[in-house]
Amino acid sequence: MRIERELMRGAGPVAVLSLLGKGEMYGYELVEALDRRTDGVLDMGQSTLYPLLYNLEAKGLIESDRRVAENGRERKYYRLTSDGRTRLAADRAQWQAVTEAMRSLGVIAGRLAPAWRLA
Amino acid sequence: MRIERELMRGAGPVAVLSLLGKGEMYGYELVEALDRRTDGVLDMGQSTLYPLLYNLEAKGLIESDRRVAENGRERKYYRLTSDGRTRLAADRAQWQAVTEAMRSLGVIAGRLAPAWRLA
DNA sequence: ACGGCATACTTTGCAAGGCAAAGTATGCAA
DNA sequence: TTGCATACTTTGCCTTGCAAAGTATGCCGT
Repeated sequence: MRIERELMRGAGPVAVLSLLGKGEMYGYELVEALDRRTDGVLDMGQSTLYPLLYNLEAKGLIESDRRVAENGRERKYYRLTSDGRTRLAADRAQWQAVTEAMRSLGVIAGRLAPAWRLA
Repeated sequence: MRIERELMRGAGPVAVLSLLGKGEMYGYELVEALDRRTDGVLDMGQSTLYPLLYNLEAKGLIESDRRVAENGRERKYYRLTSDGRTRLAADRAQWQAVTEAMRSLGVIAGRLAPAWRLA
């Protein structure tokens, strides 16, 4: 199930930052990883992902490095900056909070996470 | 913790539909209820909520009814339409999906919801 | 050699919607 | 009558998703 536009706005950036938090990746790779690892939920096209990357880079949250990969092709590898890690942590807290909010409104299922899980 | 703009886009409409799913409410009441019931996470101002309501009504998901309340003031009460209930169910599924996606990316904490909880 | 396909990145233009700010109207209490 | 809480409305800016179209290149089959 692919999510709609407005939900992608909140989910896209943090999803990208989260993947980059585990190591550098290039754009095309991110498009596929997001789709595959979320069962198609975050299936954003190239025209959504690339501008998103340019935006994150302009904000100084990620940085890039163009180089030729093992397969002979040029790729632009992205990785988190220090600000990016800070932002990722903040975004995670936001998502934790909004998830709790959605649960308390009955939008999503599941019991409330105990307070000790949220430290 | 108040969530940021882009996250509100995905959370606002479904939160309102969800509250209205339990009975009619008026705008001012919704502003306070959203803030209070989510610990300030969905603290949207009037200038966010009212246009949101007009939008949902224009789409036929809610309908309104202006009348004088017990306190002597005029209020505009909103309730879900049939289309609104359908949409609420769809939005819940979207949120369930995006929550799973965020969990699988490690953005939010908690164990995966067992399949039998998602029926 | 060359056509087709997958890989990889870029740009344009439109549509949607959050929200600060400012405004309108009214009931009630000091 | 002044002030505050209640209740709703509107304007304008800004950000961003994304369809569509385009560019460039390596590899494989014939």
